[in-house]
Amino acid sequence: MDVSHEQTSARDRGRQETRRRLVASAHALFASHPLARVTTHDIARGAGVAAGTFYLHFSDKEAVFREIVYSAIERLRARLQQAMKDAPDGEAGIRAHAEALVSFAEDNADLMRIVFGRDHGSAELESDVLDYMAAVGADMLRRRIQDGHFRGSLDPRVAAQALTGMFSRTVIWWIEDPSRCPRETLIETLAGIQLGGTYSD
Amino acid sequence: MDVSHEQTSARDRGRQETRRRLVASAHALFASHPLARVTTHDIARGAGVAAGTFYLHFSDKEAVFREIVYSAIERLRARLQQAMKDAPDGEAGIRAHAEALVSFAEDNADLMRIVFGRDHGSAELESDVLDYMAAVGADMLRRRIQDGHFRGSLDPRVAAQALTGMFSRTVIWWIEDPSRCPRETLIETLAGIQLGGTYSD
Amino acid sequence: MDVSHEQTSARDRGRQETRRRLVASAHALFASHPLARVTTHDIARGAGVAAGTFYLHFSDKEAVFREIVYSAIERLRARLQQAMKDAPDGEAGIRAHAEALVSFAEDNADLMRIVFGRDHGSAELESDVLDYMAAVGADMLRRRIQDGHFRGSLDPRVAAQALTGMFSRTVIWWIEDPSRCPRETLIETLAGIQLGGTYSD
Amino acid sequence: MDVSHEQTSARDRGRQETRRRLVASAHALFASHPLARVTTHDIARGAGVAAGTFYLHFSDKEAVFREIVYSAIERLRARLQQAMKDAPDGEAGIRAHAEALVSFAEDNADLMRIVFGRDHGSAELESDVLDYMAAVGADMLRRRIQDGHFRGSLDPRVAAQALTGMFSRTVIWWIEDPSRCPRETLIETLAGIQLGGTYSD
DNA sequence: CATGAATGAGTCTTCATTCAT
DNA sequence: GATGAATGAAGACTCATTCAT
Repeated sequence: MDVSHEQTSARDRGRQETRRRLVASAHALFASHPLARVTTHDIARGAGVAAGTFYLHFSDKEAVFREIVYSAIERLRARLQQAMKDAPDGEAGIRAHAEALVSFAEDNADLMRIVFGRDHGSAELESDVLDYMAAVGADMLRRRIQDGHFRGSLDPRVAAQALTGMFSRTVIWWIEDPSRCPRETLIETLAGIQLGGTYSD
Repeated sequence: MDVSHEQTSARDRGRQETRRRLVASAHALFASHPLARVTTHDIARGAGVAAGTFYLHFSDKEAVFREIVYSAIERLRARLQQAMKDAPDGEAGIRAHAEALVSFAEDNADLMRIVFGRDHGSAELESDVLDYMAAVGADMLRRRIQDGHFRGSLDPRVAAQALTGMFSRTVIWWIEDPSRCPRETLIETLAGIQLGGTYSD
Repeated sequence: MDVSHEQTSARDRGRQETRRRLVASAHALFASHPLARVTTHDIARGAGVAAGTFYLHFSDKEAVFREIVYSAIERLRARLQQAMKDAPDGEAGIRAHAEALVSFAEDNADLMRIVFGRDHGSAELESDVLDYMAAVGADMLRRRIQDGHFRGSLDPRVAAQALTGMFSRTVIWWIEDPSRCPRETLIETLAGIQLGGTYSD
Repeated sequence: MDVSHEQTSARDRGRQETRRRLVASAHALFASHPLARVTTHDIARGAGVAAGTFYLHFSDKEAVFREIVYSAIERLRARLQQAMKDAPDGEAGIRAHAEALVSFAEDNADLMRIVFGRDHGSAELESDVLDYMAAVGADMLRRRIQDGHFRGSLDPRVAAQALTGMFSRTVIWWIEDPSRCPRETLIETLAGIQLGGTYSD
């Protein structure tokens, strides 16, 4: 019966719970409001805690924001890589990648809006996020280069940026109103552009 | 200092001139600071007018911002359409389009940062701008569909979004540091993706 | 009939009046409360203006404080120097100096509390004020050294600090409750210590 | 980190030891920061205890401060009186007093800054401290009056204030940077002023 | 038309203090 | 006794906007 241990655990559990509630509250708010329009008081209120409590868990507004964004892109990255790894060949990998992206977006619509939506209000974070995503894209391309599946006439760094922009914009547009097109159409078009471009003779 | 001098100057300047100066001042400020960090006082000071004068010409901060953004995308749209119209055939049109985009970006780096950079701080505007650009992209695709140069397996609305994202992200990335790659490489890759995708067997 | 000139003047007069009221309000508050206990809102309210108006005239709380303190010690310094200059000889100068100090304190009790009272809340300012006062004291001593009226066995810099501390503390004590002793007693003792110390064989 | 370890340590330490550590921590912090800039959390952290523990030992921040200050001036008072008591005659007593003051200041530079420095942030305490010091000074003068060594033309209460101000200011100035003058010069000047003032015909 | 002083709501952030464990 | 998470009042400072001149 280590009472002090029990106490600490219980307290720690409480602390983590509070933190979790703050993140959840921030998550909900950021999904529908730009960073600048969300106040730390709003976040605290949404979590059912006092204003000052926010600062026991985060140094400032951007800190929660960063946490949400980084955890989201990390999960997305993992999902995309897994999808490609599991694919039998390159072409299937591209389709699997597009499929995973759309699935993730469906399951995490709010997060997609937060991560890829504009209005972050934080230029540095913005840069970091897109650089990271481009790096993920570059990963994909590197793999194809190894397999001889990357079109040699293209510059891989530019292509990585291009694909990043293409994915993020398309997903944001679709998430806004999924009735805009069937998910299969979205996937097929994203994969199709990679496989053959948009032009035909 | 000499307030009456300023007054007289501003008065002499004329209404349109004052407005022009306000836009120019805002333009300069937005190029390097997110909307939220630019104050109406800053804009007025940069234009050499009093704080209140701003409100004689614009209803609020977003109004100038909108004006700058819309005029920029309108000029960009015109340039892109002209480039395509002048091209002898579809493939040349795609290259000309990419070339015009990059040229415009080079000539209007500040504007590109304002229009396509994140951190706008205005979600509605953001949406509008990208929708408009996508519409421009759709234009291009429609033309190709007419000419039988659009790959039938793709959805044109999705493709328009994809190209919009691809163009804006790539250009922003390159403008940030044009030494990242030669402009020809940029153009060739943007055109190449449209012409054949990124994948090769 | 230069209307714009009239306008500007009127406005300027208003601005200066507002500033004056802010200083007066701050003066009154600082006289009875330490810097830390006075808020910019208090100052603004006391001046009958809105909270934000304070910042149109001062960069922060310390700025008004500094202004009050510096203007006070400057006036005191001038008064002390004048008194000494007018005195026929050194000994009379010392008495005149003490007399001027006490007179000034009587006329500006609040200021004395603000300037020499503790609790400034601003270490740098504190240092500056006392250094300045010590410099004024050093001035007095330098004059005496020239006249051969400074006791050679003493270090002038130390003596300047000693006199500064002696004057400020004594005056603060007396101002707190002038009935503690007749003003003549105060003057006579301050002068007496300088003229012959406190010890007698 | 290991909270239960901390808990146990603090528990083992015993109440008095915890209190001692809190005082020591506060002492160190007050030496270099004004009262307002030191938080109870800082003090607790410095003592290696939890924030709430502070309130088990002191009613508030000023309480520790008071304790430190009063214990310091009590020790100083004892030292000064001892020095004077041990002196063979009045003049030697004055020198011994000055010597003891400077020695104490050297050995307790932090305390001197805390006790005599400004920026206490506590007006009442401030007054108390100086009144007490003046009372100590009055003690010294009373002794001299008994011995017939006090200059009759001076008011002893005023002189006590004057000496208090002189000592505290001079010592603070010197402690700030002891290279400003040799300790002997400091002692000699402090004693010299008491023995013969600053003026010579 | 232009001016620019004034407004005051809105936010962030700090920190003394409490109290359940 | 000790812990430390939570509280919430308080205060500094900003800035879009108004309006008398």
